[in-house]
Amino acid sequence: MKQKIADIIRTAISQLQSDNKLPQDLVFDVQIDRTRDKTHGDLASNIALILAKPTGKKPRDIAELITQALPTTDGIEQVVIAGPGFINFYLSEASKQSIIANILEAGANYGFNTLGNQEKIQVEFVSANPTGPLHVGHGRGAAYGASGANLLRACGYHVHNEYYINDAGRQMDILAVSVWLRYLTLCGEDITFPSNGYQGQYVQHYAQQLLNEHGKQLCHSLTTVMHQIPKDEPEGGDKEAHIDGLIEHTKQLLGKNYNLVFDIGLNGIVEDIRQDLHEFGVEYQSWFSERSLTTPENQVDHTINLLREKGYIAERDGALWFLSTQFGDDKDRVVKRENGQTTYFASDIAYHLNKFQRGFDKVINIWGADHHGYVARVKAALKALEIDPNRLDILLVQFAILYRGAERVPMSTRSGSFVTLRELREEVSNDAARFFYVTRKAEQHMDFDLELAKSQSKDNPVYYIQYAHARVCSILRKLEEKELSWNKSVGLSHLDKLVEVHERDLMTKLAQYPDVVKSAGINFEPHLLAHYLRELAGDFHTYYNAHKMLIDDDNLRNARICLSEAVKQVIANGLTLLGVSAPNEM
RNA sequence: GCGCCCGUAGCUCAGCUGGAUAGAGUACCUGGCUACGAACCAGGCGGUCAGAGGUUCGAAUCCUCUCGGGCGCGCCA
Repeated sequence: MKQKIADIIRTAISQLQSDNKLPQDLVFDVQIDRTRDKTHGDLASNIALILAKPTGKKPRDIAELITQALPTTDGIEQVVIAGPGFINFYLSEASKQSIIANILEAGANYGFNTLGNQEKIQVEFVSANPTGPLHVGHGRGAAYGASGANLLRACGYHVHNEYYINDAGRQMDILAVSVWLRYLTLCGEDITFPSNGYQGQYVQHYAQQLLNEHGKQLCHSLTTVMHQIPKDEPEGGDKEAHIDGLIEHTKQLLGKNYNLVFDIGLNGIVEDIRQDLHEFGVEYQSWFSERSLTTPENQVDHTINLLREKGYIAERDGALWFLSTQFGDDKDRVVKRENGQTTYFASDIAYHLNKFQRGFDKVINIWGADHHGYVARVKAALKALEIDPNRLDILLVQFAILYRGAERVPMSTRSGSFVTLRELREEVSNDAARFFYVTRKAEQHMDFDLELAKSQSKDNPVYYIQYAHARVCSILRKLEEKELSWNKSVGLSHLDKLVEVHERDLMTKLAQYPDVVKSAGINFEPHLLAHYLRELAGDFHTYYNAHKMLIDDDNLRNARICLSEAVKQVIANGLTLLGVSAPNEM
């Protein structure tokens, strides 16, 4: 309908131009908005206000001209000029009522569009380091990314979800050493755990698994292990030097068996994360290993060479630098250290190159806000590689600051003191967690009070929405009990009976759904959908309390149930996109 | 010091890319179940959109500055 109105306005304007009532050389964009206030009609255009300046005419006069020139159009009942020069359109009842048939016809596909034209988009999200279980902070990225990806699919994009596993680098070695040291304790050695090691309970679990699978064959004595290792911080030493010493020594002592230890931690944690996200309704098309960038073929070195050939690599202080300042970054970045090892950033360049080589038209990265300083250098790398940086969107999700009551809860994987996503899900349910995470836009900092989340889980708006859905289902159940029936076609042919204000409001709201999906999808803003569903459910509850459905008048009853079914369908469609269930009863 | 994000009702947050009188939830107050589900509904209270300038027909929204909060600024990942 919006499109239709925009078209007739354009027609009217060009008519006026050929009649010399408006200048020929107008550049304008016809924009049709839903009105906030229904006394302003259903749809409105500000075109007259926009044309006021270029034409030198008064907005209301232009509105008058346009209105006169508008062809009569099916579905539009009235056109009124209002306020400073808005043109308000009032839709006919039949036009509004037709939405119900559309919804029941389209069913689960209602609200989808083909805007994306099956363009290939990769969405990479969560990608937490596999050094421990996911915590509630990761949950936000998971819910946001998954819902946003669903919305893009609903907008006709071909979407590929990916998790980037940072399974290379020092952090992983620290994890391996942590597991091994716990294992040594199980072997009976009196180990003082490094202050910089991973102290979480889960590490003990993998240590036990190591013992179960390999017995004590990987044991070494305390004195052997600690031989010539720099002192830890509590003993007056340096914790970084201490842990690095331990890593090197562990690799020496274990030789090939180091990989056994490494893999037991890595695989265990990745599997745990995968399971956790799966239970949270978050699915990936691929899990991309950072290590796969170096074996069997070293794509990281290859990428550095590529940049070198283009002249964007310089050697300074024994290290190799990518000259990212040539592409707008603050400073140049090291890609290969003095010790010959490539940096995480080097892997990341190779990874992003790899993404585009896989044929994605666009790539969306969802990062925690603490990585914002990283955006410029990745985009710089793309420019250097002659990939349009606009094909990469980096969306930053602000942190969830955790509180338990008034007290702030620290979140550190290293110290092992954090609330896991799994704990949260178990306490407040998947539905409540999924919904809560996406009720705020990503840039908004989020205060997450665990006490409140638990105590108020019943007050989570998600139940309010689900309740509306369950209520409609209940109507159909009651219908059978009363030995009445719902005849869809009878209902659809008597939609003109739906004349109550609440019914019209509901139809107006239902008609907005496709726009919400479009806007939420294209802008990657699932919160828009969450808020819309809250409003729709509210309108339905209001209607339900004001009018009865199970009445004797066959035509009206069938029409009302059609309307209710349409509400149910839209709620189900919306909740599905948000990864939330739509229960028939609760 | 430099950079990114945020600041809207007591609290938690929306505000449709610049539109008409700034909205929800929650908290608090008042009403509504022998009714198709009260996990609901109706009504009330609650605002200097952090502050000050600017842009224009029109600003919570865009620009500048100030204040306040969060987060970054490694040859870590």
